[in-house]
Amino acid sequence: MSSVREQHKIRTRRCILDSAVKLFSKKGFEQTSIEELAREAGIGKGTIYSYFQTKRDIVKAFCDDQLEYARSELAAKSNPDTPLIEQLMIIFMADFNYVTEHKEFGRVYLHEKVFPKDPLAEEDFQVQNDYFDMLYPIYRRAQERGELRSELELLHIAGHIYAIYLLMLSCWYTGMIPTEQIGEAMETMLTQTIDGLKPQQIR
Amino acid sequence: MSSVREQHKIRTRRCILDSAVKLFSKKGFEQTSIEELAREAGIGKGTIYSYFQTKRDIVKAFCDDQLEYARSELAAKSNPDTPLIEQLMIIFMADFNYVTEHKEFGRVYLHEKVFPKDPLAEEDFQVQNDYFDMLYPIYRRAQERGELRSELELLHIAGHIYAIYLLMLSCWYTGMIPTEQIGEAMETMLTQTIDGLKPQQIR
DNA sequence: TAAAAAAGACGACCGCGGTCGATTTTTTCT
DNA sequence: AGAAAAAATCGACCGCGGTCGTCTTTTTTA
Repeated sequence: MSSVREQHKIRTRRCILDSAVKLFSKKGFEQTSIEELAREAGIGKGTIYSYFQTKRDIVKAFCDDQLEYARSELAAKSNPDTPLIEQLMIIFMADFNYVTEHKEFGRVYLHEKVFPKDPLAEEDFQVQNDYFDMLYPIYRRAQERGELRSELELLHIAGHIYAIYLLMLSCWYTGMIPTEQIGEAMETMLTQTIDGLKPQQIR
Repeated sequence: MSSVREQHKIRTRRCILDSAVKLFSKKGFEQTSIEELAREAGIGKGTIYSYFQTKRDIVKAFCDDQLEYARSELAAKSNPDTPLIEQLMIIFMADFNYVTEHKEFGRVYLHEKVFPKDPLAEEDFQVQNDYFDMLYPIYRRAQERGELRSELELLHIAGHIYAIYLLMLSCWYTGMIPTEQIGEAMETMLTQTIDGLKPQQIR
């Protein structure tokens, strides 16, 4: 078993990602050159391209990792029996806080994932599916509790709520809503959304 | 009055945009170099940069123009008293058809407008505001007809529906929903949305 | 209408993302 | 252990987006 090599590769990969986080956060994605990144990581420029296919892929790898980690964290601490709005606020605000702390990463990632140049590959869908897999049980439980109409398809519920989340991100990136007000706006919009998806009743 | 100069500048600008439409559509945005574009337009490379600040700005200028045109077209032919879902489908499917015909333009434009690198400038907001100004009366009428709850703020209604439209665009760009099915999906999601925003009643 | 001033057009040049073949390092084979 | 094979590293190189000083064209001035 080629352990020396494997270990070394893993260390180098981590080192590239760490350097990327440092530099992209400090100077911005476009303003950081690959050569600079290579220098920071203490390797040659070409080497980076044997770990990542493009500059954007560095961001993608980092975000996919983080997203997976965040998912597991949330799955652990979430309580599926609290009101839906509370659960969603915890999940989406966690995501959002992550984005505000890594604005450049989030932006490049969103470009790549939301409006990609080419249709997403199988592997990219997997990340998205995993995300939805986490949310589906939450929505199903909410249906069972009568918080959401049970005749609605989970896919449509998930899509609808995801759309609102995307909108909030966009409002933040465009500067339409400042950071401090995002929580409030998110709650308003999510409440309005859930309200529209719940079973009808006399008010 | 410097008419010769002015006329010439207008002609050149048009020529650049026409060449851009031709080449970006044929070969893609990234795959078309500025030099190539300059050659097609019959001018020097540097000249392009006295008309547009960046390559992306060429796309932005084209799309802003088109959007304004599309808006005026729709305003003329839309009937504010037909059911809301019908009006929205006409508006959003017109937009969507435009995007499918100019995929590259739409993609770059969306990157720029939805998740921009820097907060949008005053001028960019204007385009967005104009768009909303077109929609507000439609929603207000729908409220008056009792199709939407009258206690909801127009901004929230507009945002909510816009979010769904963005989602549909994303689903198309990611390849999650093929072109032929977008109409159906859009109608499903918009119906679900409007349904949630209408006054409560016994079913 | 000729000279001065202003505006525009231009392409050599710069730094960057990404490629590729040469070189070094590690593993496998005998 | 030594040779052959495989894998990883590297930086010179390429084409591109974007800049800038120079040259050309148009407008203004007298």
